[in-house]
Amino acid sequence: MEMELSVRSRKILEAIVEDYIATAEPVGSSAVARRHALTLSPATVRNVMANLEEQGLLTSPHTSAGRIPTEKAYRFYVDSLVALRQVTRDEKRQIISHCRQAGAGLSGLLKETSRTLSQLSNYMGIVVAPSFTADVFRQIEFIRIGQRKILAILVSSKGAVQNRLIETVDDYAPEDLVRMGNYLNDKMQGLTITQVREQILDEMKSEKTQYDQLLSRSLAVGEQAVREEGDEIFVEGQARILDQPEFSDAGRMKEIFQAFEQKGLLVQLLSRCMSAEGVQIYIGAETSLSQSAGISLITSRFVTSSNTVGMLGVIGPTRMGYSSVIPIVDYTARMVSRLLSET
Amino acid sequence: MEMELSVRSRKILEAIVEDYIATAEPVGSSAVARRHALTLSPATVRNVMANLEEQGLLTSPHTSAGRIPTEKAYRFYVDSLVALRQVTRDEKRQIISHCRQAGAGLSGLLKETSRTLSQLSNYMGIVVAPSFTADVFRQIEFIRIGQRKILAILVSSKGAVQNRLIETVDDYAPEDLVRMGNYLNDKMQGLTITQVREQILDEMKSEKTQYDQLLSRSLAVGEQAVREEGDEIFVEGQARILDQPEFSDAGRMKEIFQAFEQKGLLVQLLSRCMSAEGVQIYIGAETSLSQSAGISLITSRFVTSSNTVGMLGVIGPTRMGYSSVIPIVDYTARMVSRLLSET
DNA sequence: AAATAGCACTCTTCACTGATGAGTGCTAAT
DNA sequence: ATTAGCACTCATCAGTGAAGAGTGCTATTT
Repeated sequence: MEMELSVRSRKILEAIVEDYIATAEPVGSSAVARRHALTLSPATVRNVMANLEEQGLLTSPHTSAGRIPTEKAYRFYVDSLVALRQVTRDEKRQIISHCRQAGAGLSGLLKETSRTLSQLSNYMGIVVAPSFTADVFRQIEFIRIGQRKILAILVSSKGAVQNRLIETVDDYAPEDLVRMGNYLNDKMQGLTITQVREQILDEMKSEKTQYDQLLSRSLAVGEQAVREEGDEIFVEGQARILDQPEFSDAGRMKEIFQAFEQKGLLVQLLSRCMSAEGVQIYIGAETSLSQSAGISLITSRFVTSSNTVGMLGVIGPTRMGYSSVIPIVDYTARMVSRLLSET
Repeated sequence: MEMELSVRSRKILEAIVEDYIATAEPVGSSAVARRHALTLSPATVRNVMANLEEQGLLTSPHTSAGRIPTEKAYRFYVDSLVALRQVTRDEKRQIISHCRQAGAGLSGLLKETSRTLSQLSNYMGIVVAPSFTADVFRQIEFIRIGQRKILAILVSSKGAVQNRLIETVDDYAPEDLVRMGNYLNDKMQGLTITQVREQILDEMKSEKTQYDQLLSRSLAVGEQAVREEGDEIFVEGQARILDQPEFSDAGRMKEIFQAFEQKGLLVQLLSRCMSAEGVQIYIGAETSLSQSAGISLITSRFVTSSNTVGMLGVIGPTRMGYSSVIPIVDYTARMVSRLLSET
């Protein structure tokens, strides 16, 4: 995208975007002229604004209103204009103290993190847990719950726990289950959970397995226990979206909430960004969320010592305080990464 | 509450409540007269309505509008007027099939149930998991996650799993942890989790424990693992609240969502109702939720084979379809109870 | 040639108006 | 006891006109 803008145009665009972010109201030429000691008359600003509109960076809701940045403008703004704020000492303190106070293992930490993100940004905080399957296998345990019902508990080396109810064809005695567990625990030590799964599938095919009943059963049940499953996701602060004036309309609000209710959508959205490092920003249509609604997403990934990655970030209106939210997301991702690596 | 109402008054009140539930608009005298072949003139109805208003059962938003039922009227309606609908075959089918398809143990079932409730009622579904602590202890497992960090996994006989991260003073070797686990598993077989906790606390005080280091350590760690914790709660269909015309105002909507965001409030509300059997109904202020907002709650409790109880129900506007929601909640609670008892 | 002042023009917002109609409460007639 | 009739109240709606914000164009200044 070629953007041949004079320094002056850029300054004016920046002023408009920031004004609009601050006030949520169309920005007029005189407001821009007054601001930022530009020493330009409203008339001049008007000319420039007309240009910017031609380039698709601004629109006006109607003739006699000011102008509003388009998504393209936000994109340009975050790419080349925004002056990122420093994370304040107080914000750092909050992030850290929240991390520390979280109990209940990995889930607790992530939930608390998403709450922190929401509080600091005043938008919606979101965290996708690192995919379990890339974690190193630590232990598996089978417990008989009822007739032909087994509870499988799978623990990763990071302390993430997953439990799954398995219905089996035969009924197993508790002793069988212990032996099955021991077998798998011995055999799979040190592998990642994905590898465990692969190995199990491999062995199930192998010939000698066919004749060892205990073995083949262990594998069959184990396979079910390590089967891939949807990622865990933590969303906090949905109500804050309602603070935004652009969503005060009931219709749009509903649209947004319905979109968020299937968390599946969010997961999908976020996992697309897993590969890239650093803070990523999706503006409006780029999120491919909820067709029309002007929603933006700022995320960064975090890593664990076992090299699994998760995503965290903030969802808000396109008209979002990018200059402060971006650093917050960045810093939080770093802190979480550090915490999860120090094991 | 003395309610000396003539048959005719009751019929008219019923008509008004049902009309208002259906339309969400103030009901006028002629609308009532037309309805239900009452063969009464609007004028007569007006007289009756004036009476009902004096008794605090109706109000009018302004002189020239129809009348609206008060909370007192809803109360009276559900207590003595409402004609409960049968649960339709189709609804039953939905409830049952949802229950069956749920995977992932207890949590899965309850989550699915809350979704079903929301779908069938078109309001918000809510389920509070049976308190873990009244369940029978089945097994405990300690796993070393890092330096002085232990993951405790606690399984109840119903297959509910709770895991907790414990930070200890000393560092334990894996073998120690296994032995500690075995000790507790032996000792506490057959007790409920509450009893386990009591027993641990007891033993910690006893003299001979003081001299057995392994023992005292097992107890100390075990105690942390079985410590009481907040109940699990499942809420689904929040977006449906937005369908209700009375919440189309952005302010009220926000109020409600904020109230719901601290799930703690909901849990507190629901656990108050645990003791009573059958369907319970809380109307408006009776919910003590969110000061002003006209919200009602219909719940019933369900029981498991181990006699622990949970709550499930529906939250909606006071202007709720009581006649159909009450039977749905009732039926769902019975079904869930049955499913959880057949182990 | 770039910047600006001036001005006509557009379009929203707001307050006010009067007409409409739904619904009531009272009184008098059935 | 019921109801018809009627005056009255009040929200809602469409229309009006003034105010104000902001624009685009043009002529002027620098």
